[in-house]
Amino acid sequence: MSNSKFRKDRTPLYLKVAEVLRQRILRKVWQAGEFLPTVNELMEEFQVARVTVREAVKILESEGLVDPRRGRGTVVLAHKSPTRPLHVVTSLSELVDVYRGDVPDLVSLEDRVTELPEGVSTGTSVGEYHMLKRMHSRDGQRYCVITLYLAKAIFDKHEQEFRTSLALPVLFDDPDIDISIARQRLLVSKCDMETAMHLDIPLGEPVAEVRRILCDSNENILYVADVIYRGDYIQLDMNLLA
Amino acid sequence: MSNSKFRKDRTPLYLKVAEVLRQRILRKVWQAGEFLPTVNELMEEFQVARVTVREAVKILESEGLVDPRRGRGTVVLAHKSPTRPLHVVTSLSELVDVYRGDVPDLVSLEDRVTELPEGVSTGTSVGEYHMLKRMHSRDGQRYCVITLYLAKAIFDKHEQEFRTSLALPVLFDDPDIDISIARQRLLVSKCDMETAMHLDIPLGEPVAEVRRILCDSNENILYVADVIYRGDYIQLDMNLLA
DNA sequence: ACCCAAAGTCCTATATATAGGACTAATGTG
DNA sequence: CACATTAGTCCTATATATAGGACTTTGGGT
Repeated sequence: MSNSKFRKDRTPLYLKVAEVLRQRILRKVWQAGEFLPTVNELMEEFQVARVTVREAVKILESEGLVDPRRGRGTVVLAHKSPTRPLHVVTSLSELVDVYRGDVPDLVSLEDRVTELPEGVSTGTSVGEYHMLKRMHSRDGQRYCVITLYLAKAIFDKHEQEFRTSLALPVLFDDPDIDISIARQRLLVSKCDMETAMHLDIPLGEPVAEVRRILCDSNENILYVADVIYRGDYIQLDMNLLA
Repeated sequence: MSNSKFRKDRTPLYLKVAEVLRQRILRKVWQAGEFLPTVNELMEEFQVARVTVREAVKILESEGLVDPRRGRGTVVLAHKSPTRPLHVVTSLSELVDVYRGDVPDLVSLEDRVTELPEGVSTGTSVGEYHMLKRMHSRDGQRYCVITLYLAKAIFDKHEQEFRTSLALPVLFDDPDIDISIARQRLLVSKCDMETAMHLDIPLGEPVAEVRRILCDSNENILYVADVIYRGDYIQLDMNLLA
């Protein structure tokens, strides 16, 4: 393996060695109880100094992934397999069902009247929207930051519910609300500074940016949601023959 | 803005300042021709030293995003808006159409007979598969690494075509091939070392890992594709009412 | 007990990251 | 031209990253 690229950017080498080893551990290249290659072998593989390898191993140790044992080697510890508990679904009724079964903790970040954000490419603005920005978590794990824009008339009608629970089931259960257009877009990107702080993840970490737009039969925009999910918390399963 | 989190991990500060500023520029917080905050203002905002800010600006300059002018300030340059030219679609016929219209450059990385990889959770293995691993690029831009597993009998039937063009149209056009199950999963993750080198992107960069599985009516697995796309090259649009 | 393997420690050394501060050079504007 | 603003340069200083090498300590196995 040529390591010329490995050395090219300015991220410290020990952070990169740690990342490579972490991915291998999480992908089960080594089972719990097995030993990492020795420090000398890793020095050879990555073409780095002993201190660089040891610094990387120290990071993995602090994450509970390995236990270095003098005279023996560095043993891989059992760790929780990464699960991606949240399924991003691809139909509105499924989405509402998922949301019904989801009772995350909500922390309000912002709550005010505003206009739609730029770049909403489907439908027609009704002018004023109520914006709710919140962070969701489950079992103490923060997993997304969501910014909702609800047409003001709709928000006013169910104000209390929108404030205390997830928006989509509320919307879906209102018989006066007719949804004719429902689109969703997913982008893969790097976490921005503000969201990183809310989610307690590093700047630049992989996230999924999801935008959802719901319109009525006159193409009036009723609801826009901009959600930033931790990339490692979600998966997206699709039936290509549906 | 509290910067306690900003300082917390061991990535060099100037790399992080550069990332924050880069995102702002790409998200059009400043238009081309506008000025970044002064060095003093950035020092204040991020609570870092002058040299740290200047190092960050130097990186952005090397990327052609800014032009620092002594006595004036640092002007934001026009830059190509990020486009995400590749749409990951959610139906098989669309997928085949996209692939028909796509004539990327293919670089063969691996080409051999093997078994299916672990973790294929749909369908039944037919035993032997021909594995083709390739890198795709367009206009000199590498955008994905794909690992195909084709049932050996099918591969042998269209060996030449599979070697020189995209697999799905070939598969779809064979009247003897009956596809009854077609599933796709998308995960957001960090780029691994090997793929990073193929795609010429940094280790840990956001990527989309896509697995596609096609089975016949007996649930025999005909085709598995593991694709790793650069996160910034793709988007996924869904009609939630389809 | 002895031997071997492997992590841990220590040493010297250079390069890079970060800081605070002062001074210089370049660019507009009035 | 004078003045104000802003990036660029230089200085001193500390902290961190990286390197190569040698020696010590620890844990198993025989």
